[in-house]
Amino acid sequence: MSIAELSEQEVIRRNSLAKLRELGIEPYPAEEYPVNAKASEIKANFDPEKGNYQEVVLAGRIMSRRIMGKASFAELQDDTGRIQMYFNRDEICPDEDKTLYNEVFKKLLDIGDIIGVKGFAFVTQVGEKSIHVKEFTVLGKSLRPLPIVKEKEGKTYDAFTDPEQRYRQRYVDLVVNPQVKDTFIKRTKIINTMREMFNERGYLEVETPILQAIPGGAAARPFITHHNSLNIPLYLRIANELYLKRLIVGGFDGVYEFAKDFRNEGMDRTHNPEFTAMEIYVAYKDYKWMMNFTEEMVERVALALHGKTELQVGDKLIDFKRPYPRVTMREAILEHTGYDIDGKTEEELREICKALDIETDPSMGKGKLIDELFGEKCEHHYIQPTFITDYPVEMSPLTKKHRDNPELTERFELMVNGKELANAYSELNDPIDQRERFEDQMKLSEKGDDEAMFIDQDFLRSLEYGMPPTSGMGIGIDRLTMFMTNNMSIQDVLFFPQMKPEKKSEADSDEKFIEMGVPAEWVPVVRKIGFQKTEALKEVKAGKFFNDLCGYNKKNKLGLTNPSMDDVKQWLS
RNA sequence: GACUCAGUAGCUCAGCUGGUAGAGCACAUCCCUUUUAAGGAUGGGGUCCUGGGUUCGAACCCCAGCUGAGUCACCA
Repeated sequence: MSIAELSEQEVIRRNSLAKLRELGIEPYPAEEYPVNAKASEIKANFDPEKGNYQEVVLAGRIMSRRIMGKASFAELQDDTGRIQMYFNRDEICPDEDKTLYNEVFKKLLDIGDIIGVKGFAFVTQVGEKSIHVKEFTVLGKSLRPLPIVKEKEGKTYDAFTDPEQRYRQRYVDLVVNPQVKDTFIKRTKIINTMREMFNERGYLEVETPILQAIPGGAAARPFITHHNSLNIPLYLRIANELYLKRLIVGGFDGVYEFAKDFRNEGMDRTHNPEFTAMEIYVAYKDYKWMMNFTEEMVERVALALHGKTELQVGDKLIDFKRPYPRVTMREAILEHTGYDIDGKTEEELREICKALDIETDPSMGKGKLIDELFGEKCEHHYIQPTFITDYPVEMSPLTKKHRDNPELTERFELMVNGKELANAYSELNDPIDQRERFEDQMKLSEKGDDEAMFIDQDFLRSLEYGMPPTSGMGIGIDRLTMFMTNNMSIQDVLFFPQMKPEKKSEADSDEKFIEMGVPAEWVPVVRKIGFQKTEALKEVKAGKFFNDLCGYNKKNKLGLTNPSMDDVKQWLS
């Protein structure tokens, strides 16, 4: 990287780095730095009466500085928060040589640098708990300026808000936006709470294949890849359901997995191509049991995070206190449209859709039509957590038929804020029925549904050995986190959401430009007017290039002697 | 994929009807020993997203593109 591409502030920091080394200070030391206290801990527990925290060692990033002659204040941010530090020249430098304070601290350190400090806790006259620094160590020099966010009385100034930069450079987002860090701490706490609950009950956390020869367990377009030595296509899993059920066949009575799944579909506020689902399967249970289990889990997560069940989600107040209402799909449609779908034929359902202004197409079967009715007219009404139960059989090829009605299945979805949060069944364990359902999916696929499920023969074989009655549930961890942390976009609950690749402009070295005849003093100008590669110069018109060069020289008062038109032609030839 | 909005200094953003590009923070030099989104003085910093067009003249108007955000559609 040549100096010409660096901003002024980056050049200054690189110079500071060199000066530190000249002074014999290693800006990236190797040794361990043994910390014995954290910022938030001291702020919470320091008591001048008790005189505790009188020999503390902290480490973190400098986030602000206020230099006032012989004394200075700075804020240190560690992984628990920020604490103010007080530096006094004559304490940092007890001898005649004041370099460490005047040069190193005041000039060579910058906001963003990582340092370690030793000192004692005290309270300033203004009443802020601070660290009186006796000694500091440079632990990591920062060469890029951080965005500076300031805050007073809850008001934030100059916030770092550009979504693109926040997502692409999440590390910066995390450093300067503390609430972002909090979201991700909560995300982990959600997962830990669930894991705790499952383990208490003796369920086994397992891992199943991400690379699958047959992408099963859901209806979605997969990502495809290729295994070289087997010379076969492999798919990134869209779900792990069929593998977890194989484990139930194998004799585990409770298995669960927090699984990264991958779907090759659109991206928006609630969809990322890779996302996390938790699936759990428990033998000898049915979907009614699973509803109880699910609401207990969700309530427990809310309590673990917030100590209460009522949470603000966008402009809604949502109460996760159990029990949640159970509403069958038929009741839901009846309530919100006035139509009773019970016993209706495909034609009649199509008529109902037409009457309600819902678009249909001929490939839609009964199940799909009912699903549309629900999706269009009902779903968004369920703001408070609600179980919608008893889905049509066509939409649920892995679900056991309803004990009272063979057109329905024993399935529920948990709706929150008008969105699906969890999905669960009494699992279909009749291998003959399962085979027929897969065959129906094949027919759908022939009708043009490119997301109908593949037939997984090995999965069918496993069912033929016998699977106990089982209930399974899947829940979107990203969406759950969105609800629990009041974030409206999935990008805010993923550390590194999928983005379009950043355009990276490669640059040729100065030498390559000089080789083709450009005088060294003109190379930075050539770069500034937009040519980073010598290749690109071959295509430019000499006249325009000449004008741009001289124009830039004049505009920026560089005082270079303009080349002649012939010179420029020579460079380009 | 359609539509709407946005892109100006490291960050947040002004920039009128087209006429020499601005502020705050950050940065640099200086003053100040308990300050606190510190203050004061001085200074440096810009491919106004890119490429065309209109014009004597474009950050601004027109066209095309790139990137992002939002809404919708598709998709669970």
